[in-house]
Amino acid sequence: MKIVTYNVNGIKARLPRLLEYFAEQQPDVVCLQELKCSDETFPAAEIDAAGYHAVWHGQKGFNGVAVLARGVAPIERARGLAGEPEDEHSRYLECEVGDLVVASIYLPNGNPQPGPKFDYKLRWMERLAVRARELLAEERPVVLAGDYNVIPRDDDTFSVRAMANDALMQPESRRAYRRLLAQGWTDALRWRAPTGGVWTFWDYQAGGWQRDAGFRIDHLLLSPQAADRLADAGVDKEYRGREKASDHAPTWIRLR
DNA sequence: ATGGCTTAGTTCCTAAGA
Repeated sequence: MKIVTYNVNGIKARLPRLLEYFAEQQPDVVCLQELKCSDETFPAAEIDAAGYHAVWHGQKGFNGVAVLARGVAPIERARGLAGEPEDEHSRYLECEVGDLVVASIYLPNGNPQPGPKFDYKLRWMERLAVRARELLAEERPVVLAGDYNVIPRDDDTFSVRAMANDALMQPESRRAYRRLLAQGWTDALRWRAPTGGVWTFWDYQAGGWQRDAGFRIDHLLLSPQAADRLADAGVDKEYRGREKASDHAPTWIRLR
């Protein structure tokens, strides 16, 4: 089965591209980020007509995550992370899909850093780590898929120098990501390609796509029980080059 | 040192993204 994470950067603007992707790739499970729509305006009817059932956690203007499945309805387990009741950002949605637990994650960007947005990012990563540990304790196949807004290593960016002061690759961001992995999660793309540049994002600005100036920030983290079933992983890079593309490309795994 | 693009809402500018 193919499980995809895709930051669509506005589901309304991206809907034709998304439906095209469904028709061509027929993914089984899809985690979306940056819906940028309210719960009321999520295009459920169009997605349903394409054969997908969805659970979504929207927010007007920005953020927003969803879990979609082909021919089966995801069952919601949690929306939002514990630990900060005043946090109203729609960034976490956890569902049951068949025998899998799947979470769609939109981790805060954290720029500019230092500052309150960066502090929020680090707190959010701590809260995610708490939830991730609980999930591991269930000892079942779990996939934490999303836009983590973390460049984990120097070979995950086209230019260390260009990104040196960015929140995405500060030592604190990387340390929090490493701590998460150290709980026992497998970074599926790194498992498939242990070294070298694999990008999932290319900036709209300064000809990022044309120059192949990208970085790897969309990740699928697998519990040991899911990693046992990992068959392949990759990026559907071609979709970044199409008309009206998102600045992220669909990033995927195949599980046996 | 800054902006470059793109999306969406407060819409003919601003905020946010990364």
